[in-house]
Amino acid sequence: MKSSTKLPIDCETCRARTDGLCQGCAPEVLQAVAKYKAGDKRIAAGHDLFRLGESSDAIYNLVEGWMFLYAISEDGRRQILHFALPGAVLGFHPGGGALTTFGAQALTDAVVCIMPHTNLPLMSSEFPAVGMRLAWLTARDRSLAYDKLMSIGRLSARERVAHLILELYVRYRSKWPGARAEEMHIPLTQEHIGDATGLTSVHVNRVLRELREEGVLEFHYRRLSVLDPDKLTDVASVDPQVMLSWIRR
Amino acid sequence: MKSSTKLPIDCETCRARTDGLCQGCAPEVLQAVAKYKAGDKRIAAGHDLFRLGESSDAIYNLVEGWMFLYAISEDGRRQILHFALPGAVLGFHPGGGALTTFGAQALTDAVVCIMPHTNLPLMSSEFPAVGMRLAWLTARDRSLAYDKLMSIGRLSARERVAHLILELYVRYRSKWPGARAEEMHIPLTQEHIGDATGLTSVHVNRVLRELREEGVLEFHYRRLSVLDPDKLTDVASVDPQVMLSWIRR
DNA sequence: CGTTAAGTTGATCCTGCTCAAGGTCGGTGG
DNA sequence: CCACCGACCTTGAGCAGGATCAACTTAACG
Repeated sequence: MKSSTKLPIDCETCRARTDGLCQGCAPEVLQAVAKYKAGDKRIAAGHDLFRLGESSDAIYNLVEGWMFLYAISEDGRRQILHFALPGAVLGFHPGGGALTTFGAQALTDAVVCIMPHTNLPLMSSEFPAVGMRLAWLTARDRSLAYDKLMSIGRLSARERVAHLILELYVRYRSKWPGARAEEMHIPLTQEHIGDATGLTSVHVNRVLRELREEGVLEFHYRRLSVLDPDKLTDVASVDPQVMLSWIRR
Repeated sequence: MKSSTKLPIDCETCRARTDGLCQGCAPEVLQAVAKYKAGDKRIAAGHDLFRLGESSDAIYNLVEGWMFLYAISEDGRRQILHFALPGAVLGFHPGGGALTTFGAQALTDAVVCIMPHTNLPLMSSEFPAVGMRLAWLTARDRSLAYDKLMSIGRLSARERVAHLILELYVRYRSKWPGARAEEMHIPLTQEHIGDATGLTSVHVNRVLRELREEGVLEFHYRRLSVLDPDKLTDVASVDPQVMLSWIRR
């Protein structure tokens, strides 16, 4: 993914952009990250940053690219838990270096900045703002997860798909305000959408056709155009209040 | 709910028990809570601590009783997002005093300890450990939410119900190790279980009958007996790794 | 002992799954 | 430039898991 030139903020310490540990908070946090980071890492599209059951020895700040978190059931069915955009913090698990309970995979080629777990206590005692920043970011992830629970548990297939696309649309536009909505590049297949909404890719396809025929959106080979955002919001039956919480800084 | 006399730890500063801000961390956090708390509040069973769309002016530490977090869709269907046991921190939202995107209701008569939002910045700068503790607690909530996403999105009704009951069973026993499993009091109706698993209460009833006939468990008028924990684990198809993460300190 | 909330069961319906057969796009190598 | 291939998208037919609707039973509580 090409990075936009219209980013509101570009943090040089770890090149993380909006929303990350490096932004939206005291300069203290910038210093902390700069001091305690341990280099960058590249992940090719389709590869895992970490897998279920691995021991986590670091947390990561997503600098470039898209990733997603997922869980796999015993019989091999995948549930996508979260789509991570640049700035996201990944791999912060309860229990320090305990085993992970889900995996993280790159949707596009991606770059993360590495922060060893062992540095966290040092870091947060030297820079107290780090703890609250991390709490805040985690709370927003939790909100998004709660929102998805509501969607998957209680909405129809049509609403769920609209809900997910609206979420991505809103988060994407909040991150790259300069980007043209009509040419939005969302590096997902219909199978990803199915795995994120608890549907099969076949049924996702039917729902997308409906929405296309109604003039709401077009989604074709990883290119999304939202033609009628207002109608999409209606279909998704999302509270505007909730929508705002997706992009709160 | 009667409080057990066999609690491993009973924090006197705000009477919060295992898992809360007051436990499992530096004495610093205890001091912080003691200094910045602003009294207790009682909530009667069935009443809300806060509702969707209200502005949140405080976070709460659940001291006594059971609560649950829930969202309501436009057409009035409810999704239960999380069951909170004593020690839980409630109402910590991204965006400081922003409007809440879900509600919190008491399942039993409950007591919370109030921590005004305005005190948080002070508190975390005076007691740096508070931030990391909050981040940690929030991360565990997020893990539970991810786990439920997997369950609701990809498992059958039978598995989902087993999954939820297993979660409650494990968390309950970890909190009150002295309690007899056979007489476990879970203050839920079948409708609560349905709302938490994305099913109707009618279908929950059928699943529970199946599980009863198979000798796995009995659930009748808010009294749960897990007769065969191992079989329940099988039915729920839960990774043991994931199960451990529910009760990590 | 009466009232009410919650649990139980059956009949029927419908949303979304499964299985299966093409069709389309985009990249690769000759 | 074009033929080929693999990943992805598209569509149809039939099926099934869980929803819905409705009637009735049981437990809890004042």
